Amino acid sequence: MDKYEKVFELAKRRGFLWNSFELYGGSRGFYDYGPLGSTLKRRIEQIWREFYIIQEGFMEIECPTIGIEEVFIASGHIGSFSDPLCECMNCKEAFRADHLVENVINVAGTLNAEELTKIIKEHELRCLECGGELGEAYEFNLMFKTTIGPGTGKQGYLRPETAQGMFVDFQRLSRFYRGKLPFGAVQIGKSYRNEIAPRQGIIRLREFTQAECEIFVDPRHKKHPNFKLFADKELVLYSQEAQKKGESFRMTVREAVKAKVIAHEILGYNIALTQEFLKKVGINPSKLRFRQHLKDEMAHYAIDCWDAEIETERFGWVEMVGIADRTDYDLKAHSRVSKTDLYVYVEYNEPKMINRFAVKPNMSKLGPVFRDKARAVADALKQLSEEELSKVEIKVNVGGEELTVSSDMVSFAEESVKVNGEGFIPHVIEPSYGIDRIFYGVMEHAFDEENIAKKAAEFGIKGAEEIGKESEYVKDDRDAELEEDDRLVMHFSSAVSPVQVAVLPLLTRKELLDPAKEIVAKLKENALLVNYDDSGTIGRRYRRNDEIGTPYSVTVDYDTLEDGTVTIRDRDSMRQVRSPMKGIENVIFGLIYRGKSFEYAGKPFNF
RNA sequence: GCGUUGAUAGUCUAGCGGCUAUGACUUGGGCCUUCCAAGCCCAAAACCCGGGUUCGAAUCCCGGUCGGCGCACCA
Repeated sequence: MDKYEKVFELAKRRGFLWNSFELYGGSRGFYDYGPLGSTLKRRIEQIWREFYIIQEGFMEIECPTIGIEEVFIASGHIGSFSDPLCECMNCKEAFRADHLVENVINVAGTLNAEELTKIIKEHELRCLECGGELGEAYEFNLMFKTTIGPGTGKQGYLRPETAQGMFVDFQRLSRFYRGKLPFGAVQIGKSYRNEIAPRQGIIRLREFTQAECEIFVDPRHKKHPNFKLFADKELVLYSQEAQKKGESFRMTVREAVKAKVIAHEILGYNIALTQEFLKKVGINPSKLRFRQHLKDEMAHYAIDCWDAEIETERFGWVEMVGIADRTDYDLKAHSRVSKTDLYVYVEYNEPKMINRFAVKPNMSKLGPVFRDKARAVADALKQLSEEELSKVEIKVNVGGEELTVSSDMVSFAEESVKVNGEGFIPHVIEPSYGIDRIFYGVMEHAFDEENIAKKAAEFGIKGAEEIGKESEYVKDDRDAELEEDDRLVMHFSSAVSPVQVAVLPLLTRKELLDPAKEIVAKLKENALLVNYDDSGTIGRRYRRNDEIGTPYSVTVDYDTLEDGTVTIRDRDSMRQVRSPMKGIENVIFGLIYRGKSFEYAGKPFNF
């Protein structure tokens, strides 16, 4: 069993992840988050909100997961989110049809399926594998189609990313933020892609959760006011240059921006922010790097793009987050399709006087003469030069027809006007997180198998020699079997662990159950996620809680009845302290949220 | 989508044409005055789906579904 299998086995068994529709045999590319998985995922998302909404100040919006056709025409998903495929009629191998005709014609990428089929037939192209005859080319679009409303309805698509919602709402957002750059919005939600062959469990899903942030910035200076907050943070960078050598390097954000490794401060700031987030939710920093997109991999409109990648045992380096400078591409695209200007007006420090040539058609004279063409004539006049307008009979071309306008129908002059500012199409910086992948990364990086005796000795736990005594067994690396003295443990950060504290009466006796239940109630009042467990022996219950990553366990025993203290056990070290039952909820709260040290939570009990 | 390989309780697993399906762990109930899968008693729980061959199929054959791997795909 490799680590992926072990993590998945535990995830399934303990209620983190289940295959969807299992009762009916399942369906690829879909997973259910079980009770603990759902909680863990929500806590990861909640930390994301703390970073982007509370700290960065980019408010959350919620748009429909179904989009209408226009949105995806503008975004380019209808045109380019599909690939023309072409299958061999003999061996059934599928090829990219545009790649097949590339050698024959050099604009292959712009052709549609019909045209591609024609070219394949004309040039008698054959299957690259077996030389068989090729079938017709067809478009395979990765978007799920649906129909809005009854009957033929309106064509709709499940969104392939949440980003478009923020672009489509740009004007509203701009007004909400009173037109002042930079501003941004975020969305956490489901997106859908009809993948041809989803693989790798939760890494590539057909329905997945994204957390995306669109930051609209001034295109002229990409400085970040809080840059110094992260400037000295060190990043592991795998730049385009580094990828040629196959070796990443360490550099501070400041140096990277200065050396132009990272395009500018805003991008640098956001890369560092991503690193802080991933560390916070429990990604191992030594298995994290930022890889720059290669020139041919980057979207043509992007200035610079970095992926946060984490190292996993089975899949190697996997992309978790993409952080891109998308320039004004998206807003321009929506502007074009919607025929609406999407810009932000930026006021100058001082108004500028600008000389310009102004043409003023006299509509009250043009109207009666040109009737319904008057508007077009006026527009045409505005395009003319001073010289042309100076003639007695002015010629304009309207819809291919040459018309004559007499000079009294239009006036023109050089004039000086005061300009207070101008409109800019903001550039967009987009950090885009794949929450499901991060979820898996957190699971894998938290997962560990430990030998209890060794662990106990390491932390100086009393009686440690007893624990390991019975098995003379020496574990070697080749032996992957879990032995009696081993435990599975999820080292979740207490910021994300789906259960924060377990309450365990040592024995199932009423006199111990009552105080235990009292403690449960007090912990719940403090909004802590509590797991009460009185089933089986104490050791078994510790194991169960280790497996779901519960950071602390409170145990009630007969001393509790004598002196009013309980034990608190720390998951990672297995150390225990005794602490008064009164106020225990504050002690636990302090351990989890205030970074209080475990050693000071009470009197050492077993170390 | 092609090829390849697999599928037995919650998990791991035995099975190779005679099954009333093996074992372990787990799980649930109870006992237990003391802390790291301890012990005792009791209980629950499985042959992926559909066809075929056969007196008889978990087992053989075909198709499907799901998982792994390779190729292709992955804005």
